[in-house]
Amino acid sequence: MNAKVMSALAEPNRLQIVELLREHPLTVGEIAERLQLRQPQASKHLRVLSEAGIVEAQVDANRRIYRLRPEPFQELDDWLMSYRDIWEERFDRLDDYLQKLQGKETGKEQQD
Amino acid sequence: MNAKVMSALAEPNRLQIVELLREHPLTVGEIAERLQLRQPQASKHLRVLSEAGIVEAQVDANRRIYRLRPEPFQELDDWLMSYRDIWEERFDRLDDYLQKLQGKETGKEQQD
DNA sequence: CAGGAATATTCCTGTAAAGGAATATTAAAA
DNA sequence: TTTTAATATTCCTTTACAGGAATATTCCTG
Repeated sequence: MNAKVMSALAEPNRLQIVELLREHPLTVGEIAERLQLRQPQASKHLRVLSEAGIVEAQVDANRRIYRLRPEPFQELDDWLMSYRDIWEERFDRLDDYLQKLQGKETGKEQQD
Repeated sequence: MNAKVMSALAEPNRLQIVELLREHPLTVGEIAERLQLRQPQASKHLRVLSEAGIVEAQVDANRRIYRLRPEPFQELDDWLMSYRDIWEERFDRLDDYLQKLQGKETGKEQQD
C-alpha cells in the first residue's frame, strides 16, 4: 500500500472532501462552502489529494472541477484483500506461534 | 471511515509493521529487529497502532505479542465498498454535473 | 534478593504540516 | 482594458509528531 495515499486521507478535512466527491464532482468553491473551509485551505487540501493521485481536476474556464480517481481505491482494495485472512477472522495462528516460541526454549525444562 | 486509523497507517514504519503482522503475530523485539528500528520506537509505533485499534497485545510474561485486529480492516472494507461505483469506473457522471452547472446560468443567455 | 531481559515511558529536539492572511494568476464579463 | 470571479500560491506562525537517548517497569532466573 502507498503511504502517500494513507497520509493524504489521514487529515480529517481531506477525508471529508473525498466523501463529498463520492457523490459527484465539485468545484473548489462548492467544496469549501460545504465543508466550511476557506478557499485557500480547500485548494491546499485538494493539492495534496491530487498529488496522492486521489483526485484530479478538470479545467472549466475559471473553475476546476475535482473528481475522484479510481486507481487509489483499486489499490486500496487490492491491499485490503491481502488481509482477507485476518479480517475474516480466520486468523488464529497465535497458538501456533506461541508453541513455536516455547519450542525455542524447550530442552531446558517444561512447566505446564 | 476513521481518520485515526488512516493516520496510524500513514506513517511508513507503522505501515510496515502492519504488513509484517499480516504473516503472524510478533513480539516487540522481533518487530524492531526485522524493521531495523530501535526498541523504543517500535514500542511507540505499536502504541499508536494499538490506540487506533489496529493491533492488540497478548501479554506473555516479559513480552507482548502483537497481532492484528480484524475490525479496522472490516471497517476499511465497508468504507471502500461505498466507493465501488468509482473504483469500478462506472463513475462518469461528470457530464451530468456539467450540464447542471450550465443549467444554473441558463435563463440569461445560451451560448453553445 | 540481585541481575538481566523485554518492553514502556519520558524528555528533548527538529521538522513537517495545517491554518490564517495576503497576494498572485487566470479567465470571463462589462 | 478595467473589473470581477474562481482558484492557486506564498509567507508566517503554531502545533503535532517522529526519532534519539536515557530511564522506568515488569517479570524471570539464579
